[in-house]
Amino acid sequence: MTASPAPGARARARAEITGEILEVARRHLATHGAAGLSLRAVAREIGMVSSAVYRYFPSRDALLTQLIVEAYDGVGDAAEAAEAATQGRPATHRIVAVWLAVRRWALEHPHEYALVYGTPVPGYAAPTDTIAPAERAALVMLRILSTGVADGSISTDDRIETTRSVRRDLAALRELAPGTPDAVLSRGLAAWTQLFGAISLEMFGHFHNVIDDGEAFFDLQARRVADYVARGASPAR
Amino acid sequence: MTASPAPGARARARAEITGEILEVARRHLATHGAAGLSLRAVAREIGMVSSAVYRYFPSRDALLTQLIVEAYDGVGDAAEAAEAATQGRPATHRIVAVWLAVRRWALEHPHEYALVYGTPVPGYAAPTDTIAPAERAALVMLRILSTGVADGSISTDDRIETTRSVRRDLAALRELAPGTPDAVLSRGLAAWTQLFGAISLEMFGHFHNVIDDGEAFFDLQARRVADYVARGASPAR
DNA sequence: TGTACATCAGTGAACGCGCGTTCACTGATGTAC
DNA sequence: TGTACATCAGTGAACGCGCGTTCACTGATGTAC
Repeated sequence: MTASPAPGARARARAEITGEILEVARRHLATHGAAGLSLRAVAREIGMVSSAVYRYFPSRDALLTQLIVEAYDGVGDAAEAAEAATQGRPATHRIVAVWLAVRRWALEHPHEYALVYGTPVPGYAAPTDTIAPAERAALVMLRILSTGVADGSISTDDRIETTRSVRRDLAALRELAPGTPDAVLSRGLAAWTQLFGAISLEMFGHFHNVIDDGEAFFDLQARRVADYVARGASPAR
Repeated sequence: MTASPAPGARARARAEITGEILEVARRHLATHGAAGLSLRAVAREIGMVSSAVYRYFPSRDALLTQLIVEAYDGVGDAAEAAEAATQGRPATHRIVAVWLAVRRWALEHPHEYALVYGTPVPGYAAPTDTIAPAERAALVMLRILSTGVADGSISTDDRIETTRSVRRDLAALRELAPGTPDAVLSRGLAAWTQLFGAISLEMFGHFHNVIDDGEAFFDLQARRVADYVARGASPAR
């Protein structure tokens, strides 16, 4: 007595196979990089004929887009988890937590990291679907700045001198981080750029024979940058 | 009266064609990215049959290696020129100069930047020939730290707490930057990682709709990071 | 409950493309005597 | 100065490979009456 398939059995089968394709694609990405991701190879591994994949994804780029969205969601999840776990703590602590979380995610998903923060895939134009996921991690940083200013764990003594254009850019960012002065946004962005610089240099091999203990070095840098964000540079002598 | 070719005419012809291959390869790199660099396409454009290129480069990877070395030399040249032009000036000034020089080089050579500081080319293993060129720009930074400490334009008040392993890594770096204490090396590395983070985020499109005036923003960040390297973070309240 | 039709997943062949590398060869240029 | 030989650049065909995408098709699964 084989149970007659519930309404939507086809839909469920479809979701399952879509998932399988993505899983294999993710693994191929991790093995051969983005440029080496091939619909045919994925189909072969699943035991489908290559044209069958087109029932699930309209093109190779669409599959790639899905992987990119997943990668951004991965960093976003990691950063948001660190944010949630440190609710109420001082900003320095939270910044360190986010740094470590993002780095850990990157180490665990090197090719997904490279996919989104490395060299753009040649010939691939990111559709708008990737925008929202791409912003998640950065929003975490902005929220931490905002609450840090509010609870006094970030100093607002500092002032910056810059052009009107940059002040306008920072003002737009302030929409997402209410109450955060330009100088704090500037320091936050410094920390943000340093984070991705540190991860990229490490992951792309530029610390070979320079930094042996990447873990401890990153830890040090995280604490130092968090201090800097919270307190600013020493005043000129 | 066609002049009989001087001894070495063959060698000169060889050098010339080698140069032509590299030139076309460089342009292809700039158009199609590293993954899209093809011996056949280069040969086609020069008007040679593809197998002829093998008289000049033993493999595609060898050609790629040459381009990588050239890219590193490009950044190295830019950094060293900034270093030379600011001899005797305070460290803050010099750090800003190096930052701007490296960024300018990156903007002018986006694909060469991506080639060496972006996602590693899949399947390519860097031979030892690339090590020395790769180090040139970093050595500039270390020398600036060292002379900055010597001439007093970098504060050495700061101390850092870290593991023995990191102290060992920093001690090894100090061989190249005599007299530079751990805290200064740590700040210098922070600036270094931030530099590549800032360039990569900008060049790989992560500042779209966030930073409109990349030039002015980078300028601001360069000045701020230089201050930080010279003076350290404010002491805890 | 049973039948007729529509939907849809998956097949297999094909199109047209590009790639790196090898190999036996031709013919011009250099070198040694 | 002239000749014989070695060196070397470049040719053209071939090997074996992989790719994305299209298309007419089969056959199973769902839906409407």
